[in-house]
Amino acid sequence: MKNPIADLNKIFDSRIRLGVMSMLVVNDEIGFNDLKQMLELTDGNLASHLNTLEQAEFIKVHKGFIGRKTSTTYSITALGKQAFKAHLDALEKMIRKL
Amino acid sequence: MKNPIADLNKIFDSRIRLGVMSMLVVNDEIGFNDLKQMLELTDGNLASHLNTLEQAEFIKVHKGFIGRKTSTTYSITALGKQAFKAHLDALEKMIRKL
DNA sequence: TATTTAACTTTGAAAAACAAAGCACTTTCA
DNA sequence: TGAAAGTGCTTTGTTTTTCAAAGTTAAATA
Repeated sequence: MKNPIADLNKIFDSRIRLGVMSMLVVNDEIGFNDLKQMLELTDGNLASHLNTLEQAEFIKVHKGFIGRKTSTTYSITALGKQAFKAHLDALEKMIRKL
Repeated sequence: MKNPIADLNKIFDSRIRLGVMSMLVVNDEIGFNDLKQMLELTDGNLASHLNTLEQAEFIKVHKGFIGRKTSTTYSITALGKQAFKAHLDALEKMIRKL
């Protein structure tokens, strides 16, 4: 038999990064503050997890404006979509013995 | 909208504990060494994760013998089954927007 | 008797998570 | 106009978690 956890992506071990990705899969763009409120995080904590996802090139940042107010939004990349899907597949394979 | 990660169980954030549980859901009993080999872990690492699961009363230990050789096996408890299912449900709810 | 195996525990180091504070900039409010 | 508040971070430092390695006890085997 094969190691059932070997195909899980380390980056998605974190519930927060998992949450961010799951939100970005269904929303084209989400703002920093929306993420912060949805996931109930402090600025610093969210920012560092977003940074991890960005380093991995799983998400992309868009710095723009709403009117004249700065607004930072995030979206998922093709690579991110793929990696997330692979992770979910691995998860499913692991537990679909149920 | 509701925080999508709030219902995930902290104990199952760990891929190792997730792996142990997923194996114990389908196998009535698994030995220490089998788990160790399947998940490719060192003794100490596995033992400490098993300990966490035991503290939570999600698994039960059985110390027995095979012939005269000691043999420790683990099985899932009713509480563990329930908690694991709840976690999977939360995961599914989170990602089944896909 | 010496070595090996099983199943740990202990120790200590490295990594990760996190909150809080600070910061630069802008906008809104009194 | 000046003060307060919001946005999106970065920095700092603490706490938590993870993990490997080594030590341990007891039994089995060579």
